[in-house]
Amino acid sequence: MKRTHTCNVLRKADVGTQVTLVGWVDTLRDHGGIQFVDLRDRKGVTQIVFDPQHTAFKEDLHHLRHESVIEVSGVVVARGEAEVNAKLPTGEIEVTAERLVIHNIAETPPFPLEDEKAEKVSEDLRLQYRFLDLRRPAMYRNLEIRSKAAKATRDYLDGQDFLEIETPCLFKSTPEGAREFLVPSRIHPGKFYALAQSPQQYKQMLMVAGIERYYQLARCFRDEDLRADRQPEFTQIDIEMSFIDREDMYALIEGLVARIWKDCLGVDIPTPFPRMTYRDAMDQYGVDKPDTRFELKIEDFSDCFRNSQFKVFQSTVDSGGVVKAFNAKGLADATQGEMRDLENGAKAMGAKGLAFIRITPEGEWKSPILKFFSEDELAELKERLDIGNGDLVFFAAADWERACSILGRVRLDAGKLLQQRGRISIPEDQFNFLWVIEFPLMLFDEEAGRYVAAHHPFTSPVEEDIPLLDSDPKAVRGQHYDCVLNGMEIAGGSIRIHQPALQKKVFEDFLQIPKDVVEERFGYMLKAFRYGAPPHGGIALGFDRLASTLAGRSHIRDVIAFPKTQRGQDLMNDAPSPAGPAQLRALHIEVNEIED
RNA sequence: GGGGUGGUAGUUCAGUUGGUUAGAACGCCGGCCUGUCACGCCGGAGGCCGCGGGUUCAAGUCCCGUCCAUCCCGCCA
Repeated sequence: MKRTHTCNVLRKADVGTQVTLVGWVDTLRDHGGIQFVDLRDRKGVTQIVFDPQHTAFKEDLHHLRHESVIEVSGVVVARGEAEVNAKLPTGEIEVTAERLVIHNIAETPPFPLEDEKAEKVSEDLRLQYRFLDLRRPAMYRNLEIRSKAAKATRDYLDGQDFLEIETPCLFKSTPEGAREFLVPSRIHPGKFYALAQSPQQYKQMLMVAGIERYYQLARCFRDEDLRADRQPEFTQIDIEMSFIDREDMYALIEGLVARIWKDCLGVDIPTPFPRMTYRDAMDQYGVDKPDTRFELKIEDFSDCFRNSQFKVFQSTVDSGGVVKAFNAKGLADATQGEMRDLENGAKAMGAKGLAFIRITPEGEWKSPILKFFSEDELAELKERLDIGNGDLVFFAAADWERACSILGRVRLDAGKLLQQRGRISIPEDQFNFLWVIEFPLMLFDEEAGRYVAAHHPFTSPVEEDIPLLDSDPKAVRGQHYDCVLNGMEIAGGSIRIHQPALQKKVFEDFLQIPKDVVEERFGYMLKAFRYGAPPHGGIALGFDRLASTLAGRSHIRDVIAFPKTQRGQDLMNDAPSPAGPAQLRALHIEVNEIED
């Protein structure tokens, strides 16, 4: 070993010890005679003193630059009382250098590596020089907490008698669902693998295989547009169990999450988690992943406006829609710009405009639509929304789902504005886990003119709803569950179908996939289910999102060592890149040059 | 595919109603300095104002297009 200690272990008790440290030159303070180097490794920083009596260093040190890699041997000495640096854990000692080896002289980094400055540097530069970006202590901590979370996961699931099993990334193309990355086969001209969107079908086969308890930290691939919390390849904690019902799954995941939070943050998460139906989540919070750290709940006023003089509201209710409202308490001082942003948010969710009533601090109600409301309607609004001076009330009138989504979005945006004003608090270190349950099994897709699986086609219907399958498919609830944390979906899963007849019916009758296509894509699953399939269910947790939450980061790029940009590029190595003619020939692929 | 924000020195930013030679801080280079730890002091270099058009006597600034990054909608069974 080149070193005897890391840079964050030496203390006063070590004074007099002969040590060798290695690391990067964090800072260099040259006083002409005496010189100081803060030597940094992944654990911390130790001050090295180059005393002028060792004149041999003079020339070497002249070449030394920030971020160079050096090895120093010397003796640990106590600092004088005035020289103690209380900001450093190693601040009471320093190492007097007796020997210096320069392993690598660094060029000047293209951006500052001090955490607080680097946080502001444009991300494309940081991604281009990811090897420098990751050198920063803050980035190291992000990767460290991710590693801890992975270990906590394995420890917990191992303790629950699970088997960790790897499944193939090279899978078969299944056009239902997310867009896939295709991988050409060299051996089979014109045929392709697809990178697995998730190990879903494999893990169900493992259940038929009698594994009973499977998990995997699975890499998944989806060729969809990116977001702050979405990368083309990402990691799931993928779990599947046999002979369980939903309650077993809730208990398992609550235990897993509690273990991860305990091991990574030392925080105790209370269990069991509250549960909320999909219907209630949409009605009250306007999303299927509610952030319950603040209230501003949405209320339904359809009945109130059913016979209203305000035609916009009245006709919406008349044609089967709803009128909903919520009170952004204390936001009457929203600026014109903020109101415009709120309205744009609403429009993004399909609103035509955003109706509101502003109540001045003096108690005067102001709104372009106020004149259309009757006394009774105003009274009901005032009472049910607890309207007071300085409040701001928003309305949405549309079909149920859209009206909920519009106000759900406005609620989140208004929440942020109120937080900025210090009128509500949405603490980062408060962890509101909950289960969202009783999702519809199927949704009618207007565009496709058929039903589509709300979750995926393997989700089992709620038993007592099975009779409704033929009469009222929309009303059938799936045995699907989402685990939500502070407005983020962190896990989703379901109890699966394990009877071949029911699975076939879902494919053919509801999803209207042609018989031959079902056979081609899912034939092996239906076959497997005929050979003794146990009842089973599973779940997948978005591991990157978990890690980013644990690390207190708002996007998952910071907990992924080498993430891709929003356009799917790796700026460090320029992937994706063109393939050469020989390579393409071997894969039986011809590339059409696309003009314009 | 659509919308928002941003792109000026190595980095982070400023840049007035369009008007002399485009600035600051940090970093970098040279010099001085024996107790600093955001060391200090003196001096210096460094710019395709993302790119391409256009308007204008004159464009970092206005217009059009485009590229890149990022956030959101669509999409993510």
